[in-house]
Amino acid sequence: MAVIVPIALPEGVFLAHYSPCGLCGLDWPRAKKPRLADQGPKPALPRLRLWHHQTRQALRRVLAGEPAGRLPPLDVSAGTPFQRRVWRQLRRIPTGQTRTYAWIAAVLRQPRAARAVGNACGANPIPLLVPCHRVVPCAGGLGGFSGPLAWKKRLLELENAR
DNA sequence: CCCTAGCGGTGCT
DNA sequence: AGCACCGCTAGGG
Repeated sequence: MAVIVPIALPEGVFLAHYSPCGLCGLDWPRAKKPRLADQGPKPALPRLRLWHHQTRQALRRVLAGEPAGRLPPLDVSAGTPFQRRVWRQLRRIPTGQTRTYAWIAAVLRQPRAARAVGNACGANPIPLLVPCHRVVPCAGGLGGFSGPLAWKKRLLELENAR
């Protein structure tokens, strides 16, 4: 239930999904799982154009290793309460920094839920702009990724992440 | 390095 | 209600 708009960049064609409430999804180029085609209620055209402009600019900046800047409204209504709490914390991780799954869990006052945090990161429908790539295992290494793992590595290198 | 046990959210049945 | 699946972690070889 959204309208799907492509974003063509040198890295490939990303697909942005918009509901009447905002950006609700971002697909990687050549994403394996095609979401449902656009149907259902759509945002009015003027705001869609504004939102999409903001999405494209933010995406370009993140892909350059810079802070995303202004984002369109994000529609995370498809997420569970726990997932939304995790995603909110992801948005607080500055460019160039990382957090561990356990750190996120501790901030949420559920210190034993590190694994569940990993699940929630994997369910993030808006990668790059909701920076799930900045979450890593406390033992070191990259951890997992829902998109291509090479992207996680590349993004962290771009941001000179510690 | 490996293995194992414990963990909590989620989705399926 | 049960159960298997995980982007995890801590502890022990």
